[in-house]
Amino acid sequence: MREIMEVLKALADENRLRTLFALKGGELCVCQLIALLELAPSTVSKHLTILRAARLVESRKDGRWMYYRLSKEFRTPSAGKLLALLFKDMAKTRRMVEDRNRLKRICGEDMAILCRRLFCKPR
Amino acid sequence: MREIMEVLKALADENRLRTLFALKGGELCVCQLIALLELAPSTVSKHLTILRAARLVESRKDGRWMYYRLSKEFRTPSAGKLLALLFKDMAKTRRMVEDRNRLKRICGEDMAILCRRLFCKPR
DNA sequence: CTTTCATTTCGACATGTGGCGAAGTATAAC
DNA sequence: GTTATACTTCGCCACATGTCGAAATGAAAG
Repeated sequence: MREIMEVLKALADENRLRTLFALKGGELCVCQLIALLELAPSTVSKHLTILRAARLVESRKDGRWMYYRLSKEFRTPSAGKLLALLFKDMAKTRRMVEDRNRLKRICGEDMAILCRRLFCKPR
Repeated sequence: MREIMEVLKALADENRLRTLFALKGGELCVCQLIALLELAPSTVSKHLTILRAARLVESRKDGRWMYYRLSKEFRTPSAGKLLALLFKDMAKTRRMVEDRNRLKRICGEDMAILCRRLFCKPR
């Protein structure tokens, strides 16, 4: 029950759902997620910690960059199917359509330049 | 997105999940849910309000008693399947096994007597 | 029509959660 | 090694949420 609740609580936040939906297309660097969500780096990091604790995402470090992706092995038997169902509902929403477009632009950018913009410009 | 989040937030509480799981077996009176959850009547009522707002449950009034049941028409396309998946995971947990046993005893009792016990005895 | 009873609403409180900026960490670049 | 970079952790704050008891509601019993 503990684990089921941990997954559900992780899913019960819009920005974390957006994150998962974005990762559906493949792994992303933290800075790309920061750009997508338009939240403070520390906030995004916290969300990712929660998602990882629930075993919904996994991470991989590559030099200075940290990449996150959807888990292969979900903690609860149904977590994967749960996500698939949610994604189907979400795909239709304005918000996710907009996110997908924004993400496409973000992924087109050079990551070093993206980071420069993110960390120099005040929010 | 609003509606998806409403459903997920409704699911992200253990006592509301227990409530839904209990209703899987058929409609229940509020007093039976109070006995099951061992929470204050006002607390249970609030949980039920949240579940109904998310369209996960429906209610029916019969005299002095109020009955709740799982919705037939869920608000989001996947809400029903989502619940089915969760129930499958939950069924294995200690907590739900215990709840099911307790509920069986509670449903065996006369409701008027059950209410007397609930509202006279201090919590 | 007053009282009783089952439930809901209200008001208050403690705890949880999401957000930020500042400080810390670990790696790369110089 | 020193500096810059890309996060993460920490400390704090505002607001949301779960809980309760008291008061309100509405139907039934007397």
